[in-house]
Amino acid sequence: MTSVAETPSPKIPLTPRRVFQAAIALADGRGIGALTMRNLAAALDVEAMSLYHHVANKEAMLDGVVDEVVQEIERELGGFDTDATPATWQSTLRDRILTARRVMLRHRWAPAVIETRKAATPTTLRYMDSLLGIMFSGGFTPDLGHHAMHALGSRALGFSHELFQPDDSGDDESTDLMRELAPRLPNIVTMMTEVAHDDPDSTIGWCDDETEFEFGLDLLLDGLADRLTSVRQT
Amino acid sequence: MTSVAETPSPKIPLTPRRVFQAAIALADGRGIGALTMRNLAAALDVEAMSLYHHVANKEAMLDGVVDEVVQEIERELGGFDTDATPATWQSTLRDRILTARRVMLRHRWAPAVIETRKAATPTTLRYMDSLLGIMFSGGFTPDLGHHAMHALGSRALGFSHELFQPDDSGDDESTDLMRELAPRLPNIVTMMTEVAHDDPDSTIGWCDDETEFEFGLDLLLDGLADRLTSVRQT
DNA sequence: ACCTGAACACCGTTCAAGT
DNA sequence: ACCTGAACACCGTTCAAGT
Repeated sequence: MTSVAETPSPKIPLTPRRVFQAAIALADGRGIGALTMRNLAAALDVEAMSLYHHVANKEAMLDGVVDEVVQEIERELGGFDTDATPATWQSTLRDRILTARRVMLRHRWAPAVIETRKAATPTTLRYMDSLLGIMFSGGFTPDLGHHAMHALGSRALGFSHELFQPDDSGDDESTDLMRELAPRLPNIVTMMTEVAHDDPDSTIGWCDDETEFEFGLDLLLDGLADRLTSVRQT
Repeated sequence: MTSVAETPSPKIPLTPRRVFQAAIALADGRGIGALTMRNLAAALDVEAMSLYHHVANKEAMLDGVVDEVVQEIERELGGFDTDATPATWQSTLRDRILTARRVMLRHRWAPAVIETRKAATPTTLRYMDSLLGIMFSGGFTPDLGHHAMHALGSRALGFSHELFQPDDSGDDESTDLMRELAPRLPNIVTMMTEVAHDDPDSTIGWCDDETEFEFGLDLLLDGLADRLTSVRQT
């Protein structure tokens, strides 16, 4: 009975990090809706109430989960240090944000969770500090860097909230509703027909997320480069 | 007993719109957390289950609430029609979005609710159609209009998600945490000290939301104007 | 057609008790 | 110190019954 062949899980002591990582695995696998304290405990082979010895409550658990995801960005980048120069700040910033986006695409529930957080987590703050550092090495004033962080908003972490949700269901009533509304939406209809025509692979309601994200990001980065020139000439 | 002096509410029949408007009043007054089906029913002097005769479920109720808020934008604008021209598209778009923002400031819970919606509501679609119309009258191609709508994202409705939440509590542990993290956040510290210095009214963590929103909006609109010129020259 | 009461299947969380 | 079982105060929602 003292055999080595037991399930190893009950032996490993619970820690906050193990809780966060199990939560990420649970959300990845079964969706954010399945991330309840009870399900999370079950995934860790433990009773729900045991979790409260390691995290204060569900909100604190979600904060930890977000921090863990941003740590994944940090690992992907090989750390937050850079050697950006006045010549390379824009591409460095761009690459960094697109890397963050790649991590978010692995955890598609993460943006929604981040949007519900009240304060930035420690690693998120260090990530933001690194973005500011890149801007400063590009010659940004503190004031312009401040504006830039606000202007980027959640895009700095690799996502942005779309009003236009690409209705990938495509089926049933949503299409019916759209057809009913279409007569009052002449410009959207024009846009969709033209965009669909330009890109034969596209379906109604379908958009290339990557292209759109990069378009918006470059709009902001080019704009910041322009403001930077104005500041320098003053 | 057939006196006229009774509470009038029970006489008025319940309708979807009355439900939505009561929900908005509830969220305005007691916060979005208090917007439960039970509380909403109580506010309408009715049992919780009566609501289900007028809205399919809570999600449908929230969709209705969002649509009602966007209708408030429409009223504020005196309708969605415009007479924008190639010369005025940018300022027309800007004014329209800042009007939307003013409505959002009256219902500060609304952005968070909108972020949880799966599809745009009918009035939101008509609002977006009107923005596209302004762009087209400014000479946008359907393709550029499409990119522009994605690039604006939720900013089109007057809000954007900030990573930097201005920690207006100012008190207790959050300040302690910040002080502990500060040594690893040299650029944020530099930024905050400088920005605080420039603006004597500012406190650590405080930002002028209006200024920041307009900065980001103008960055995008100027960028779009630039792309528009490129498209024309092709 | 519209409203109701009781009940169901969940939540997050507290508490007193175990080891 | 860490984990547990039972319970509490909520949720959204179903159902059968009322008028």
